Amino acid sequence: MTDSDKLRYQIRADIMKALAHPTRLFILNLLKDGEKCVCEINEKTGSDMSTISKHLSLLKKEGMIQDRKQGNNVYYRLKCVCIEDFFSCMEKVLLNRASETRACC
Amino acid sequence: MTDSDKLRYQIRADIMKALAHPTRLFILNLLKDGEKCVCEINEKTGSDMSTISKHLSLLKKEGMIQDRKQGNNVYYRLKCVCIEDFFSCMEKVLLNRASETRACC
DNA sequence: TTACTATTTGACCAATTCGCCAAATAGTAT
DNA sequence: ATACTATTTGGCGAATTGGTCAAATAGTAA
Repeated sequence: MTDSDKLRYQIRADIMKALAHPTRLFILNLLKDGEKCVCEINEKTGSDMSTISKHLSLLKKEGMIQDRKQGNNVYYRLKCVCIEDFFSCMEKVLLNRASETRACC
Repeated sequence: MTDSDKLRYQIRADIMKALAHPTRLFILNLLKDGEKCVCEINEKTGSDMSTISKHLSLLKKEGMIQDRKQGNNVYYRLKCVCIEDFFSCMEKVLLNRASETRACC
């Protein structure tokens, strides 16, 4: 691996890291249905508010979501519809794992 | 999040975790071109053999790759072509991030 | 059998990630 | 101005992950 490869793959790994947490996947799935306020997200996950806030800030940093402030509330939305592609990719891997055949998709 | 949601998203997060490392992404990319021996993978990454072996075993555990032993060598291959989808998803996110527009893909 | 090669595994330490708590910030309302 | 609400940030300890070394394993060759 050259140094340029290292950087290239590190950037991509950071994107995958942002997806590598159950709560963050849950949040992204919530946002597929449209913009949500932090308090709504918090309510549906049942985690501590500060924990959710940190998950949101990581997702934002990695370019998965965008935010908008209105009054006391902050609303988050997917930045890119293509994020749903990740979910369909995951489902394929799971299906493949279940069937244990090589010709899968 | 219900308990069943938790399990469901944990399983998916584990798949993403397997992809959340630059060396593992590099390995998967290598295997796109076909089966490779551990020694070949090791040579191209330049990491310690035991480190590579652990990366391979994680990728195998998560259902991304399969192995085959022949003589002294172990050959690994992608278990599912759809893994390439993850790469194209990542490229879309990167493009989107670069353009900073919402209508991306 | 012994020696050799390729790969995996276990132990250990360093670095990172996670979640909780308390404090800080930014906006609204009185 | 003060009080209140929503959200973010910083600190800290626990848990997980990553890399290195040495030892173990499995196969081949002599």
